[in-house]
This record gives sequence, structure tokens and C-alpha cells, in this order.
Amino acid sequence: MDFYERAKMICENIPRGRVATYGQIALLCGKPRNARQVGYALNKGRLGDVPAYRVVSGSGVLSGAAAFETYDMQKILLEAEGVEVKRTKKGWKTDLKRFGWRTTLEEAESFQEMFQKKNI
DNA sequence: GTTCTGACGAACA
DNA sequence: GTGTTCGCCAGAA
Repeated sequence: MDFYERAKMICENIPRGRVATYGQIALLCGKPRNARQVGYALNKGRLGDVPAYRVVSGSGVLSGAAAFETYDMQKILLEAEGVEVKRTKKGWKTDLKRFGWRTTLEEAESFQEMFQKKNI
């Protein structure tokens, strides 16, 4: 099983106008403790051109040190999709209550099935 | 083999 | 609400 392939697929399946957390992606990958690996993988660019701007840290804060040209690039992209991004002391922040990607049980299961099928 | 590092997270104070 | 500490696990050196 390839953790990176899974992460990539999940990133690509984050709905427009929503954001997901690293922990969430790790969870969907079947590795609940691997939130760091998600970020690490994305940073390394091993996932290719995935919409990584839809991935934020657990509290909804844009991690910032993303693989984007400028720091506020992520913010621009998110706002273009209708996600509100606020300025806080910690940096740019999204409201997970409203814009967080709520994964249903069905979605989670379909991911697992997909992984099984593709043997990744 | 070991050690360090890291787009992080949860549990604390 | 904030700041700190600790745990996590895959890569890199």
C-alpha cells in the first residue's frame, strides 16, 4: 500500500469550496497518526500537482510554508472557491465549522474500497 | 543499524 | 481563547 497515492487521491477528492485537515486525510488513508506524513509528502512534491491548498492544519490554519509561490496564494485560491479566510495572529485561517470537509461514513468506505481495488 | 527532522495532533496548563 | 509538551511515523543522512 502506498500512503502517498492514497493521500493524493483524497486530496483530489476534496470538494470545491471545502478544506480538509492533515489528520483527516491521514485518517482516510487508514493511518490516523500520520498527519505529519501527509504534510511531508506534499511538501516534498511527491504527490505531483494536487490541490494541496485545500489542506490545512487541524485548527483550520493555513500552514503557510506550502509549495506555493507566495504566502497568500493559498488564501487567494481558497477565496476563489468561496472559502472565507480570516487573518489571525497565527496566520490565515479558515472556519472549519463552515468550510471543513465533512467526510461521511460512506465516503470513507468508498475510499477504502477504491484503495483495495487499485491495490494501493 | 541510529538519529534527526518535519505543510501535524491531542492533551494539557 | 493561548502557549507548551509530548507522541506519532516515514524519510533522509
